Amino acid sequence: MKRRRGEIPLLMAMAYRIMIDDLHAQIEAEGGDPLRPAHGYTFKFLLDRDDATTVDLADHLGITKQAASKIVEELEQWGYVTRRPHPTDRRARALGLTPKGQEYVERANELRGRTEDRWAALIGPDRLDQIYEDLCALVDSAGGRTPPRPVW
Amino acid sequence: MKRRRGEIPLLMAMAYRIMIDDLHAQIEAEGGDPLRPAHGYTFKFLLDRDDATTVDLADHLGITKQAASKIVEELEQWGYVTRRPHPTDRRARALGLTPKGQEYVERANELRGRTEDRWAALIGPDRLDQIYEDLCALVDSAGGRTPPRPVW
DNA sequence: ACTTTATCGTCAGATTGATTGACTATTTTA
DNA sequence: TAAAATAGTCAATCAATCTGACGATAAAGT
Repeated sequence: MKRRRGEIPLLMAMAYRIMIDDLHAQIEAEGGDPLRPAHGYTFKFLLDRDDATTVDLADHLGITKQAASKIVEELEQWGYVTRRPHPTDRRARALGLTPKGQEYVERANELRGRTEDRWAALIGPDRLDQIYEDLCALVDSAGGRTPPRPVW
Repeated sequence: MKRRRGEIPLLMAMAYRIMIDDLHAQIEAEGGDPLRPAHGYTFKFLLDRDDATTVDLADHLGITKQAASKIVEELEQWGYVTRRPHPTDRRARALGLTPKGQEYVERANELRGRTEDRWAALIGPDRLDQIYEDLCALVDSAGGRTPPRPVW
């Protein structure tokens, strides 16, 4: 099975799709709110930063503050995030994850683990270790910073 | 550098983004029409099939015929595809790639090749061969069919 | 201090890519 | 040959974004 030059990016796209479809299938299977891609990245962001504002989130996600505001509004209504007065800036609102939001993050980690396990079962854990290294090399070469919101 | 369970899907998403950003950068750098993701998959589809209709394309892309129709309209205006009377069905229009469309496909192949080369330079061609195999294994496990339009 | 400028968040409107629904002209099926 | 299905279009709608404008507060300049 010889590879032709230029096939990797396409395979990557396919593999990516397979994995996120797998994740989506799992999420849908257990019901819950119709959380969308950006929401996951929002959670991840709020885990790291404390007293982050909507504008911080917008910058991080690479979207406008209006779009970020809408996302936050939804997530607040569904009980995943809170908006409380900002401790030092009376214009701003400090965002935070509710327990429900934190549970979701853990749950998502578990689901990602399962998706990964399926691939590991296919090619073996050693190969997956290698791929991990190689993917890290690629990501590092891009300055470590990858824009969030891979659009899924 | 030990990997934690569940990191692979995220890394995959990042790697995917890095590659398509790289491709986008190349495409933008040389100007041309603002071709969007679905367009590439349209070309790929039209290369394989002859006398394909708009509905065929819609089925392939997994979108409505109206959406497909709009895409085709654009591509026709920009001179990438043609719509001619269908040889056997007078309701339908047979789609085809113009020379310009074929050139684009070749150009895109070259750009994908360059993106791939960059990764190869980073981890070595042998590792890339392995990754190729492993990605193929993943794709095959999904029935070989991966939905087009990875949403980029 | 006080004025100017920048920033946080919201409101309103426009844009884009897609959707559903309805309709005509054909083709296929029964 | 009548009934059902299909190719393509038009129109309206939706969802997720964007741009632009605004009041309130904060930070910077003089």
